[in-house]
Amino acid sequence: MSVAVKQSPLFNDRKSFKRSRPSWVDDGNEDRRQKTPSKVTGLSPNSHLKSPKKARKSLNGFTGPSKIEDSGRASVNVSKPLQIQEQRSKLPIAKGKEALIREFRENDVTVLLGETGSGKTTQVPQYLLESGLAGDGIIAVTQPRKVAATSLAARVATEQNVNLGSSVGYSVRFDERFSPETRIKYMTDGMIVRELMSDSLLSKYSVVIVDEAHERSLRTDLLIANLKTILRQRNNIQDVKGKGKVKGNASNPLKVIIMSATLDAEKFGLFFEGAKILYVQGRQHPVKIYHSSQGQVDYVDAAMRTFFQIHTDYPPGDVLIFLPGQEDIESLEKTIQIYSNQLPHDHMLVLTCPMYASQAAGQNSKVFHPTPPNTRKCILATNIAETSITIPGVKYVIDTGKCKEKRYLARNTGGGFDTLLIRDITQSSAMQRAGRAGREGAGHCFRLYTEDAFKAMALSAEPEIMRCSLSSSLLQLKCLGQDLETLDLMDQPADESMKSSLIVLFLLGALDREKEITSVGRQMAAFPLEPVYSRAVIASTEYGCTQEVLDIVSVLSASSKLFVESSEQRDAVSEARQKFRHVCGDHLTILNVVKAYQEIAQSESKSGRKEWCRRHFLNERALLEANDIRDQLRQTCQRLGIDHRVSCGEKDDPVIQSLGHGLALNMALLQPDGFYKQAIGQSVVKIHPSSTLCDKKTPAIIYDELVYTNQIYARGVSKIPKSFILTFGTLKLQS
DNA sequence: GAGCACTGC
Repeated sequence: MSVAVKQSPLFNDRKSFKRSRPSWVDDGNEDRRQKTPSKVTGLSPNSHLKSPKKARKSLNGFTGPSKIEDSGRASVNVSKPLQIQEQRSKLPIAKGKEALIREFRENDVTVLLGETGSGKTTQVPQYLLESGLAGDGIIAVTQPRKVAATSLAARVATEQNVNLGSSVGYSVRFDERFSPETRIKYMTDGMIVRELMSDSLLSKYSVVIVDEAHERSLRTDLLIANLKTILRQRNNIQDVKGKGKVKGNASNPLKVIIMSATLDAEKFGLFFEGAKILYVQGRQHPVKIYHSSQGQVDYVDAAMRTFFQIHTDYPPGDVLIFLPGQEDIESLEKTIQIYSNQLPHDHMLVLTCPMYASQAAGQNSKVFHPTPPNTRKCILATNIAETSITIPGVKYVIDTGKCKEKRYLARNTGGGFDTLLIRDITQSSAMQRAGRAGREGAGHCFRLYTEDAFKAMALSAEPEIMRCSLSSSLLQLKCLGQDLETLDLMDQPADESMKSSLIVLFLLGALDREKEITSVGRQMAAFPLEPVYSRAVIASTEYGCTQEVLDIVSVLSASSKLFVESSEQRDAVSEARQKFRHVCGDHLTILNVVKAYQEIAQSESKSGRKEWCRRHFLNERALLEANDIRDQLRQTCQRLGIDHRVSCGEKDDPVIQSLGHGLALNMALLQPDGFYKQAIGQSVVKIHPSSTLCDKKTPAIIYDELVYTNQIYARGVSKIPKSFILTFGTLKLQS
């Protein structure tokens, strides 16, 4: 979207600005919760939640999950254990400690609703440990994100006055600190789902606490489904006619605590039939919420006008604007800069800070520096500022009510690709955004949508399991002898989506005609990779290029992008890229980068490597992460008896052939009009402009993924011989 | 000519 810069600057005429700015309705929705813990009732009496209304009332305003802050107060001086214990006892949850322990003792499953700052994530595991409720087992606390798991563990170790890794530890990918004496273990949900594959009853855990359950990540959902089954088995629960559930004696019972911060906690309660629902109040400063009196057609323009309204009419304090993506952020940053330069000279200055994930690391850190005197910081952020990063000093939030969402369109519905489109946020997301204004003191949140629009929003986001490709999870489940169709999930994915993943796994050779897992499938599941890439690794053993394929797939599965983008130095970037460019396309270009980096790493110091990356516009974080992934993949190879050192030297064909086995469904042929048509499937696609093969008119290609934004783009593209498509054409006939 | 956010023994 482009924002037309208005010819007549708004600020030459204050009146016209006033007229043009959105008008606000004060909904009287100021959050009146106390911020002092003294008045907080830690736990509501007789705390069975009778209706969702009650929760809604208490939760009115903003709350939300917040990982690191929940643990909280990391900035507080933690050097003296006595002070720590005092802080612990002052947390809102502390008042309800005894009641909580009683409830945990009496119930197998508890759903604990807690607001930001209640301290539930750090305190509940300690209560369980200190009260002896965990027996001899380990208390697992799962988190959707790695940073949350590690920083929470560090905080709790400090509170327990023990070394991290002793009685309190953590386990996330590539990083773990725990020992045989570890009793409280913070871990990512992906990690515990992986553990299911070797211990399907999770028998070493006596309590599993699922934190941030409302986020409904794919792995959280799979974990919750498995926990329900495990509970029946370990707690010896049986259905007896007329009596309902009857508990027998159990030698190693399990307790499950679901922690959530949303409005729809009842769903968890219903899923775990008869689970007790408890509510803990949080600690958050009041945030006054304003809704616009009418809908805003152009949210970027409305955000701009609202920012200047705050800037001219409200006391100092930084402004955080939530926008859906980089494009809007860049355009709004430009207009704000243009207009702020036209402000009267005695007016406060404006410092704009764009923030989004793909931005170079140094650029993002600008927002954490203290705001200079006589300046108002204006942070323009994507959803990254909603959960992942907390920015200090924010007093005003402008919420456009929009975000981008990735959604998988099943292959058999004419899709087989992801869409990345702008859509309305949810109520819980809106509250989370508003809450960002009240972290350090009272704040204001300006919503660029009406109160009716807010009420019309979905309560919370659709679970990820409904929106993403399921092939990876289905393969994992098949290893456990389970199936998506029979697993008791909170929300069942669409039939098309499950069928689509079955087809993909069948065509990759991971499942047979009876939908049973094959030996290749088992090998694939052992790799922490997307099925398409684990298939390529296995194929590489036939073509003698395992080393090269591992180099490539580790970069492809790293979370950060390899190539740094910089719109200002476009020419320098493309010149630096040229050095690594390979005629076959993006996969071998990546291999060139990896090889070059390895060579540099031999001779250069740490700072030398860093400088080399900077000079070539490469993201070293991606390369370092890829190194970790490659080490892990090599270990997996060793376990499976695959020699990871086998190399094809300078030859290109074996690498492309191996990748082709994994990307067999991702092939396309050039059409006369310059577009590509899928070899298997109906979609007409275009090569993404970031690809080295863009505009190269390559007759036949394989690609890593398709993403629909303005049109369907193929990303991560390599040239293949046309004959290759014929080989896989026969595959198509078989199906 | 274009890039929401996470994550994996």
